[in-house]
Amino acid sequence: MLASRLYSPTLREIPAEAVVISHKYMLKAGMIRKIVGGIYVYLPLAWRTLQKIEAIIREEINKTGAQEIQMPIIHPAEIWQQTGRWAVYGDEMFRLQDRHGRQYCLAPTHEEMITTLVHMDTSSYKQLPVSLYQIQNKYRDELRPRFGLMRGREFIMKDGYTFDKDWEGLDHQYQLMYDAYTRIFTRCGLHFRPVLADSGAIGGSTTHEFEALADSGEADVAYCSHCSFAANTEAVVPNTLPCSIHNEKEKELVATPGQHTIEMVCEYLHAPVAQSVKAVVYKLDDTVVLAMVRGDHEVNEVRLQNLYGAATVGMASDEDLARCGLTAGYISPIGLKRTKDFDIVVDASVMEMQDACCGGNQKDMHYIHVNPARDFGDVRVETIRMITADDVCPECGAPIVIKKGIEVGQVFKLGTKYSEALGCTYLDQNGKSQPMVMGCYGIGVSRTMAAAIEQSHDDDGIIWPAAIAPYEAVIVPANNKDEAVMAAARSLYDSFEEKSDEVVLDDRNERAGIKFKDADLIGYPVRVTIGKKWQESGNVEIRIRRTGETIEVPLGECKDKVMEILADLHAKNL
RNA sequence: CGGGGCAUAGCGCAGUUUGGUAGCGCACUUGGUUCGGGACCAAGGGGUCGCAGGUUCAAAUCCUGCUGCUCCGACCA
Repeated sequence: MLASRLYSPTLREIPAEAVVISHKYMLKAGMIRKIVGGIYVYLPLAWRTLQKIEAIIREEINKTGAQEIQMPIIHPAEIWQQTGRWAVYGDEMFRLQDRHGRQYCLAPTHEEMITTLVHMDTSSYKQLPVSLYQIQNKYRDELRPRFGLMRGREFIMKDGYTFDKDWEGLDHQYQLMYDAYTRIFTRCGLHFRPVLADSGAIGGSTTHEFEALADSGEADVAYCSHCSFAANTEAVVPNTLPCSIHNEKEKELVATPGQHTIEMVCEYLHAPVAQSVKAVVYKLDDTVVLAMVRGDHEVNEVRLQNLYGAATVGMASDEDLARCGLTAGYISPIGLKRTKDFDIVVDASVMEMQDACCGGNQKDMHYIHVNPARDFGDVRVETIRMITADDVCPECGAPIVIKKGIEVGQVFKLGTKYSEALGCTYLDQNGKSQPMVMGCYGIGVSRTMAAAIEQSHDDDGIIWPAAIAPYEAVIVPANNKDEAVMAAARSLYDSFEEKSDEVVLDDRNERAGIKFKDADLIGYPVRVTIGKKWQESGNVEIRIRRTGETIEVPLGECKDKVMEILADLHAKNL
């Protein structure tokens, strides 16, 4: 490719709207342009990278036995109504009508469509498993599109679905996909962790998210400093917080006038926050739920929602509190009774505590010397808190580290939720009708590109992993007016034959400085400069973008050296 | 949905307080000099000042109402 023909309008100044680095550099390097909020054009450089990511995905997913298809983006409302998600998806779904007034949506995901499809042509256990996937645009009318490609309203996704006759089959497919995803993100040069996640309101059981670790991520990832354990902080893990305190005193009601926040109470009682129990009152559909966690912990609302199978989660109103006899600021389970529309759920770590303080269930009073296991009475005990940096690894006991992650993929055991709703059944060996057991597997392709930039850049621009760089090398003649330099650059460019589609010749009639700046910004892994050094010594300069290392070689050896460097970068997934 | 901010040339911005011929830098075009880390000189092209009303002799500027964008938060396979 000749740089003079490359449609990548680079900018000197970054549009003010961009805040994260991937967005800034993709705009500046002429990779993307915004049309409206959350909707972008992919220009040639971005499109090449996306196609490289897709090629890696296809190669690895095909190895699992899955086959690629292409489903419609416009879906009829009926199939979404059958699963109830026409209503559940709400404003996040782009909806439209045809000229007859029939309702459609732009697909945010394809469970309904694929299940309808497989139902058409699959009826026997002999045909299972079925594993299909596609790569296409998805549409979600996000409340707040932001961060460029990281959260758009139109984005590229690879979505795959498996159908098995039983859970054992699903477990096998799931593992195949998990392994394939691990290979895909490794090959894309990402630093990532597969993390245990909460299955969310969608139903199903096991799920892992693939999180690219980056400060600009929106998810909190907790992972072990020693072993491979990693989880979304919303995931449910066994309680590992030990209690070193032993208390034999009976609980005692003490006056705490005006002390209605955890911090105030602990200060007043000279107790550490971790020795207090915090009450948070939620309204889950029609049930008021009193959630108790340690004073320094946070309630995991996703977990709470799943525990109660609730469609909505909100804080309880003042009326709700009054009706259930709760005094805001002084709440504890002591003396309260669970009813059909009022429940008490206590985090497992709270039940381990001894000599704690908690609300007195009357204004200006708190209990001290409380042993929840002894004093709380009839309560539901569950893990309902977020994982914290104080936790230790549930598998090896080493300290937990919490970092931000960008969710680039997710694998999910769906079960029979969609197959049952849409009648996607098969006949088993006994001629009995059974719902198929489904799994779904997604990769945010455009987000993966953005994540790669978030993880790999410097002040000058993008540092692409070689496997997904738009082009792998650029040849820069330092002076276009010098015919000998230009001829040498052209002959080097022509020598790349089998790699010719991966090399750019910067033949633009620009000064060397501009070419260097653009090369760093666009992030070609390797740059070759032919200029005065070559004229003086016959050597050209090879520079490796990632390390800044420069090597001088005779022009005749340059191509082989570049190929060697690229092969090395590819081999190391750099 | 709550709370801020913004809307003037492709990009970045000034001008709005105090109404009076629409500006600057970059980018773009032409000519010349320069040529290994975003050069310089000269001459150019490009804007119904987000939209719709209103006030006024006169509105980018004042008033009203919209719309869009954006940031923080809430939300989120």
